[in-house]
Amino acid sequence: MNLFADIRALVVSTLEGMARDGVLPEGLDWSNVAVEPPRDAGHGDMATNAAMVLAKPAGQKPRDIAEALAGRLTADDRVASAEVAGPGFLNLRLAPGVWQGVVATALSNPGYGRSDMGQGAKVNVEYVSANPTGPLHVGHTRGAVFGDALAALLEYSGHEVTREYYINDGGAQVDTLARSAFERYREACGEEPEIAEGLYPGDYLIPVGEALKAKYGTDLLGKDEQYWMAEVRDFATEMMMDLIREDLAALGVKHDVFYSEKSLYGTGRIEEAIADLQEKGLIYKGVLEPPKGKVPEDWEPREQTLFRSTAHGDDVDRPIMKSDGAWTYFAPDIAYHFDKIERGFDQLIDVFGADHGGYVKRMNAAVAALSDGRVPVDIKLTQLVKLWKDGEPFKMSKRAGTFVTLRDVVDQVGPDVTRFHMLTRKNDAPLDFDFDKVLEQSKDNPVFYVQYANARINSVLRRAREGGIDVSDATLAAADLSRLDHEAEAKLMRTLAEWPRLVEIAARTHEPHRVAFYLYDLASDFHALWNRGNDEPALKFVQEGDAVATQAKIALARATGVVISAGLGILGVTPLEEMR
RNA sequence: GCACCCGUAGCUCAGCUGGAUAGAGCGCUGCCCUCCGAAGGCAGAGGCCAGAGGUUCGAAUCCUCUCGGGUGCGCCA
Repeated sequence: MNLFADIRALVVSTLEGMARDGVLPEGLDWSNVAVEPPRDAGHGDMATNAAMVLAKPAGQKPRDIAEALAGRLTADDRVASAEVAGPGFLNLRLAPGVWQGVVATALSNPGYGRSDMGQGAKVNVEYVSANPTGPLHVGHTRGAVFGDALAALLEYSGHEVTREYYINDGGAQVDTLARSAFERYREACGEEPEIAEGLYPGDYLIPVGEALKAKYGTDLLGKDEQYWMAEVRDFATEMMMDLIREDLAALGVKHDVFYSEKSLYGTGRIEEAIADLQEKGLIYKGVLEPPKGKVPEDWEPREQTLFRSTAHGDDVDRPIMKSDGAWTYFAPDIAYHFDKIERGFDQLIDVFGADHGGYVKRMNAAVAALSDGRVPVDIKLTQLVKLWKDGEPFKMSKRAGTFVTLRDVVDQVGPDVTRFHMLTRKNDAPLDFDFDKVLEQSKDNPVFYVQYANARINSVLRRAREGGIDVSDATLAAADLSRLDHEAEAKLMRTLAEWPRLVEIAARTHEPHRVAFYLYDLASDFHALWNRGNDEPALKFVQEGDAVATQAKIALARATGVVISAGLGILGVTPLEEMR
């Protein structure tokens, strides 16, 4: 149920009636007709642009159309008044019962806000996909939270979602991992490790070395790299993935599929994908121009196998094979996306760090080419997270040992605070993460403010219950909601009415942060009403000696709680019942 | 040099498939606070939406250019 969609349907059917009666020409296109909340509440409850949008195609003056539409709309019970304003806006005021009905709906329908917009479309959301060479850091945390919330949001709006992690276990970095782990193995065997330049120095590999010793004893000592490389690499990669999965679990993130890059090699999958592009005439051998303005020191012309990504909007064609005949990283990426397409997804979403911005066009091109433009891919980039501690920027450095991992963050502030805060910025805007501020209990901390509203709601429910009042959802939904007749209460009900619409906008734009911002607004409206109760006793939620009024007001509070819980659920945040 | 992202109040940022007088928090100013949870409340000041053109009945939003900031740019993933 979406009140705005309902009223829009009413407007459109009224317009159709006007066309039937010859007031408007036949065959007009209603698709641009919108019904929205006005920016200024003084303009009424909802506004429609119908008259302005239709004026030109209908060959009539906007105000004339608006007048005629207004007259017909007020015939509907839900519309209390309709007045023409400005250049041809039609401002609608809805009957109080309409808003009160929102409260009843939220209480009687556990899925209030859910949408079938997606119509069961299969969407693959790939996120995190960090190299399996070490623990996740803060940057990954943002991508993890964003991807997870986006996936939940899409599910909530009627999509069938697969959460996926691409394991980069096929490139040179896992060889480096193996060599680094081998040094830790030697260390575990009592030898002096040599962490050469370019190897991973982190302590997190010490347990890997010990585990290798437990498995192989001293058998690998002094052996040539070629002897142990494959086994140590697989062993270390597996341990790193276990570590990563634990980190993600601590944050409450769980993927459905972990897809191995390595599994694409030697199985013909890459060749298959490339063959598909070959058939489409998009693979050729050629020499790329050097990048202008900033020529690499060791640049020399080389013939390479190239993907004609320029045919699908890229700036230059991209190499898929190195000069030594091995695939570039891009080739398995192509094969991986080919695989997703073959698995029948209607839509692909990739969540990358902003430093991968340069790959957006080529991935778009690859997916467009492989799917013949049928499968849209949306690549979302998450910007950097800037850490603050004790009022100062916190510089991360692997060497200085001040490298902040996902685990550090979650252990210090908890998964709920971490998740909510990571969504208080648009994905493509940089984010400040201040270890002290995110735990601050004040109005300027959205995490706290939203949770506090929920705690207050539960507090008031508890009080009513202690007063012997039945506050079950069924009873509240059937309460005499006409008692919610104050403007301050109407404000909160209007915000509640926007929830289903907001879910659809957020899902359509792939922007889960909108949910976080909405929850903050909703919490603000609730707190404002609560505070007014201090000045005007008639606005208190618990009305001593008046069970009927109390039930109506508690119904409003509870409906707010239902939406807060649903919203937090999408963000993966647990609502707090109490915060004393 | 090219590409992508960004530029909105003193600061940090929202802003709905283009909609009316551009919003929030912090900071600032003034008033209030023995009251369901004051870990505050109300009100006010503060804007050439970086700049210039264009499309449109209508532009912070779409297009072009300029300026400023970030990121990336063959044989790394």
